[in-house]
Amino acid sequence: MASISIHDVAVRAGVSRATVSRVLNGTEALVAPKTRERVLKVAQELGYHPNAVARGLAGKPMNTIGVVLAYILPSVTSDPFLGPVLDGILDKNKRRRQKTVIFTENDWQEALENLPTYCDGHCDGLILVIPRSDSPIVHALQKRRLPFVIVGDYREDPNLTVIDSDNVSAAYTAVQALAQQGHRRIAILCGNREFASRGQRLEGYRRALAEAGLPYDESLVMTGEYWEWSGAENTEALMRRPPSERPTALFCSNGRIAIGALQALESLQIAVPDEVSITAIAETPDIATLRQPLTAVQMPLRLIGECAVECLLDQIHAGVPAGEKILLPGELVVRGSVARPTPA
Amino acid sequence: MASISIHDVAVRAGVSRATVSRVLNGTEALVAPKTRERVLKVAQELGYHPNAVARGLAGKPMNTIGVVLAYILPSVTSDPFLGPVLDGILDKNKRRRQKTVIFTENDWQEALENLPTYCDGHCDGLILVIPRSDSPIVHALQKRRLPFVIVGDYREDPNLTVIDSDNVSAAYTAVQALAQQGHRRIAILCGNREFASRGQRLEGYRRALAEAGLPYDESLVMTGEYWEWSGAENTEALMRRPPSERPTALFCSNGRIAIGALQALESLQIAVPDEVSITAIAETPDIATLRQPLTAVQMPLRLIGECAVECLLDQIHAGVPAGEKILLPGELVVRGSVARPTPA
DNA sequence: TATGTTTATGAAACCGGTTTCTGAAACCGG
DNA sequence: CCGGTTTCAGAAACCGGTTTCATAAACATA
Repeated sequence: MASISIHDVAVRAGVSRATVSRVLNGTEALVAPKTRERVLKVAQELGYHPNAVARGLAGKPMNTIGVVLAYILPSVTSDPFLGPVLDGILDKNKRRRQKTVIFTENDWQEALENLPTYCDGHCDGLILVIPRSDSPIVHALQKRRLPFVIVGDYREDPNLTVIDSDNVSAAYTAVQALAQQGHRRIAILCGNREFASRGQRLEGYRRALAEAGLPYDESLVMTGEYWEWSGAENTEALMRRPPSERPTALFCSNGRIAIGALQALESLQIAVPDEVSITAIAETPDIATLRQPLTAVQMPLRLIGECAVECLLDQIHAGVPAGEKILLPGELVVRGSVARPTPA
Repeated sequence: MASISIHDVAVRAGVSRATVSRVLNGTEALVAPKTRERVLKVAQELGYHPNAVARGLAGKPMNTIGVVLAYILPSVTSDPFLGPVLDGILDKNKRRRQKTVIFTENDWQEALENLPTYCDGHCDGLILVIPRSDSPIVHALQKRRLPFVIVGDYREDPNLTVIDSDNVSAAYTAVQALAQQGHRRIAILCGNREFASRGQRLEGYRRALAEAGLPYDESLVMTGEYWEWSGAENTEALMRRPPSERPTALFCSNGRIAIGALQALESLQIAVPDEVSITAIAETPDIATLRQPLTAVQMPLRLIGECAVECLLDQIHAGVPAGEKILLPGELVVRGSVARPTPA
């Protein structure tokens, strides 16, 4: 069954294509009521539905939001960051009746090469999910007329719309929770240096220390990766130190590191929170189901996706200029992995 | 920067649009080599990239695969079925250099209403992810010329391409693992009646019993839902029975039910596998990280997504007719939740 | 009634490609 | 040197819409 075009409707209603188009686009003033009625009736009868691609070609919005994901992960959906963000995007698009087109690339270099494809008219705007800072894709996109927003860190350019989680305040809150209980030797387990989030979380850590009047001790800053093994490794290294050099509390800069840290402490038979207190930044809520309850700052990743869609639609339809910066704060969820330090 | 069209290239190269089109589509025979060179050079210089939407309108493939998801879940990505399937689709599309457009709907009724949108030329074919059997959407789609495949159960119609996990054989394998250890009273914890998978898993259960020469005892068939609470509830109900009516082994028809069952057994202080053996069908690999190791049949959900894309591309480009049925078998992973029953 | 102004609608151009049709030039053999 | 093929490339139609422009009809005003 070939689908019916605007031409079929026009013929059947005895009017021109232009008139049908006018009626269906609600340019009411220009069409006589009775013509209008007739066209609508015929369109209804024929089950006419305008072709979005043709419409797009003629300059109308496609009602489609593009998402660029560059990853080599075997799984997008179970990635603790991408998964929830994508969820937020899908859900918001569903509510706003937008289609979601996903451009999957192996890396941002490839994304840059495929940039013309994104501007092909497929979508009305783009969400770049954590583009690497060293990829020229952002600046290449700025030269085009396609609206876009960035999820992740890109704060330097005032003309970019950026949505990110507020890593500084999240780290601050998590460390503050430890300091307020009287901990004076608080270690931080950082992630990979190549992510901007590492620096931000470290900054929040320093701020909380400073505010609590605690010294910044480089020996308590452990760098590794955002994975369980790294958390475990660094925790062991810390705990094998002589008592005076050992921290009484750990701040884990993501959920995976925290899980690794807990495992290490368990195998070292160090009790949480009696002997060591722990807080963390948690991306996904699955932290809540751990055997050892973990006090953590829960990051609103879904919300990031939702905000990205909203901001983008504002740019597309309301003509809001790019440049907005949204940092979403996390929320401290107290679950009992923090106690006062044992007097030495 | 307005993007350059085929017209710009044509003018600059001193040829007609038709010629440019021919050169870029590799219809080589019809273009003189030197013209060809010149056009290619100009296209290169201008950074020309054909507009996919215009191309689509003119009848060329869009290189885009559509995915219809109807759900009311708060999260697609963390759904134990949708998540991995979507992963497989995204990954395969990445490899095949296809875009992925996702149509999100609240339910299949809504999907039916939006069906014309799917046929809008946005995509070359459609993957319906577990459409409900009672929605007319499948038959409505058959009347269109848009190729599509179904993920999930729809075996009745020989003209449909269907990709699903082989629930019957998976259940069979999981129950067989129990029967082979000598269990004679094996309970099944089923999911929701509205899913076809329930019936299939029940059938596999019956086959395994029959093959082992065990009677089918309705009192050992527990129906509930595919959620932890249901698994816990049914397990408790079973274990509170007098010893002679109690099963010595449980077959949990999905991962969530299994988790619930394990929790219930733990709180009842019933040891696994010493007092009760358990096997399950597991959608996601996270079963592997449970405190209590669980012998389970792991279902290849990612693969389902990948197969769906392959089948669809076969239909679109190779003209393979619809009708293929692919049932992907699971794989038994032995982790130690099965032991011989204790002699009564 | 003649003139000016709306109002309603169609014709045609356009968006950016593809493809069919057509004809000119080059090439072939006799 | 001529008629018949081939090769190459442009003109034009088409895909399915939107939008500008032009015009006929209806209406208002003098």
